[in-house]
Amino acid sequence: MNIEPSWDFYRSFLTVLRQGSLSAAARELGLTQPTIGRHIDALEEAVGAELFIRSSNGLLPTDVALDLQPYAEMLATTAAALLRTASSQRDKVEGTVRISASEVIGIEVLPPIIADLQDAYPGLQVELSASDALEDLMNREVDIAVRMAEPQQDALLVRRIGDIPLGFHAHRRYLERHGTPQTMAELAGHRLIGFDRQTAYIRMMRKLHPLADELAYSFRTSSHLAHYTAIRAGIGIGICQTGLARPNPDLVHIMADEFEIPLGTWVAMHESLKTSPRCRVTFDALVRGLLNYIKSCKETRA
Amino acid sequence: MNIEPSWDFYRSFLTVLRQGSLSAAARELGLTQPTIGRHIDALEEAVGAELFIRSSNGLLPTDVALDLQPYAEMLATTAAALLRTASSQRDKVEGTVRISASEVIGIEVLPPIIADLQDAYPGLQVELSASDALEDLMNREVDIAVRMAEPQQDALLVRRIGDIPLGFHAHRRYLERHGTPQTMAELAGHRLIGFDRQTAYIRMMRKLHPLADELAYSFRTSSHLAHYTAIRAGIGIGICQTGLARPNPDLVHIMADEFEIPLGTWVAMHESLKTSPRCRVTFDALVRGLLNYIKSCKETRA
DNA sequence: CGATGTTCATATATTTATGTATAGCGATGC
DNA sequence: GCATCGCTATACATAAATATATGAACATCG
Repeated sequence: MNIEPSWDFYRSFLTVLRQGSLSAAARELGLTQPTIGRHIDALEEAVGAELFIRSSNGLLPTDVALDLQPYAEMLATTAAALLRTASSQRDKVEGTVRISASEVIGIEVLPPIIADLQDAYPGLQVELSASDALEDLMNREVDIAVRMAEPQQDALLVRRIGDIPLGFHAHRRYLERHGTPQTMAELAGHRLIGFDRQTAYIRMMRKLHPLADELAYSFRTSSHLAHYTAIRAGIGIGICQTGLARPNPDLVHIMADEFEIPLGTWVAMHESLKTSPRCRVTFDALVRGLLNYIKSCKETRA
Repeated sequence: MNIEPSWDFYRSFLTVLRQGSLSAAARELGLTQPTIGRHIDALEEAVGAELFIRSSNGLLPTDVALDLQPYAEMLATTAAALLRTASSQRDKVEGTVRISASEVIGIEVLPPIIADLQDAYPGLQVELSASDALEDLMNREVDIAVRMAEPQQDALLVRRIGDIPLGFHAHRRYLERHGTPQTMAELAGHRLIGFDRQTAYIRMMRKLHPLADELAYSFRTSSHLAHYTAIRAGIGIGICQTGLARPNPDLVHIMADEFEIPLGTWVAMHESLKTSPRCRVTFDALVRGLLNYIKSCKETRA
């Protein structure tokens, strides 16, 4: 550890970790395989530890390398955040905004909101991370997050949107064959779609409706999105956001009056970004769009 | 923003920000002024914004550059953390550990503890950040922190040490001239040493002893350390850790029975570091050393 | 079992980045 | 008011990092 290694070595290191080979990393970075190889050699030399076991079909990371991966990942996200901030004009709505949202929200709800936003601001680029793994606002992995739980940290600008209503739904085709249950008890004989993991959301459901606990599920998935598409495919009865089902005439909201789960929704961003026009504008558009969405959930179908 | 700039540019950028000139940054990094200048040029080109206003006596950062500084700082701390982790042997107690503690603890209490630790492990390097600004354990600005408030975040390995007792102290010389107060009320006529900023610690003191609020202070400082040295210099009566005063025969603990503030103390480190022998060993040594210190605080003087 | 497509390692050529030397500018001090 | 000292900017020579080309090892597939 004589002299600090080039920070570019860390980038090469991370890329090799992710790609699994020097060649693939080289393609990714627009460099060549010997170059990446030399970077890894130099880094190993600098830290005095072996980082990869070379083989003729790739590089296998050592334990040391795996220990270092989180740091390298953070370097990458920070560098990306820096670049994002830098290359956006200060007083114009331009540049890239990274948004994080759950799969369902990100895929089914946000696109039209983002489309409107980009109509208004053609220079605005949006990166959407639609995943249920929550990304860190403090470290700026994302600029803005739509969350289903209230963000606790200070230094965040948080806006509560309200509750997205969830309810039992099924495809018209399914109901024509199996009948439409009118009470929770009648659900017992039906093909039910369930979740295969315990999430906060499921625990809440059990709390609200203890009966749900005893139901037998014939299809389970950990993905809320797959859950929704399973309903749409007529597999059985499941729970989804009423606002998703409403525009689709084939989807029927079951026991609309007896059963509803409210899904609290927040939009959050780092306070320091509120002076950034592109973030400010996107934040506001998300708030407005999601408020409209919740409003539309509660309208009775035309 | 065609191609991602070299990460080394960020390092040069940060160093210029910190040093205020290309030449100074070059000296810092072991490069030359034209090289750093080219890095800045290239970075400005890449992000499409002016980062510095050049003048013949240095570089003045633009607002854009100042916005980017926190990101660059984080890159630097992360790179340092990576290197620290990498260059320590996995199964040996070697390499560098970064510790954060308050000024008083870091300067007056920890050194003997660290001395013992390094006697036991000669290969262990310690970096001590003795500052009342709290550094982030999550982002590994430091590996281990001694805190006066309970760390809240998950993913931290936290050990409560107990309460460090604080009390009124004065130099024997002062008391010989001005007399020794026996009650809180008698403090009124004395030269008192106070704090010039509101801290959680002071608010707590007020809560415990409302009288303290009405006292007139003749010397104020925001630094706890300066507060302590002011007592030692005989400026007047002030509050400090009883354990600091006890070994010094010239310092007298006043109203030992009437007045005591307990200062809760915790040692914390990131959970992922508990597999690192050097961190583990240092953590344990700090816990042990601080427990001894608290014990010594409570012993009556020989 | 040989052909093909991977991979990494090595030697050589080329490009790129860096260092050196110097000039110009502005502030400070005698 | 001139000398000095710091800084940046530029031109040029050099050193360093890179790409290219190739060979050897291993897996996959017909």
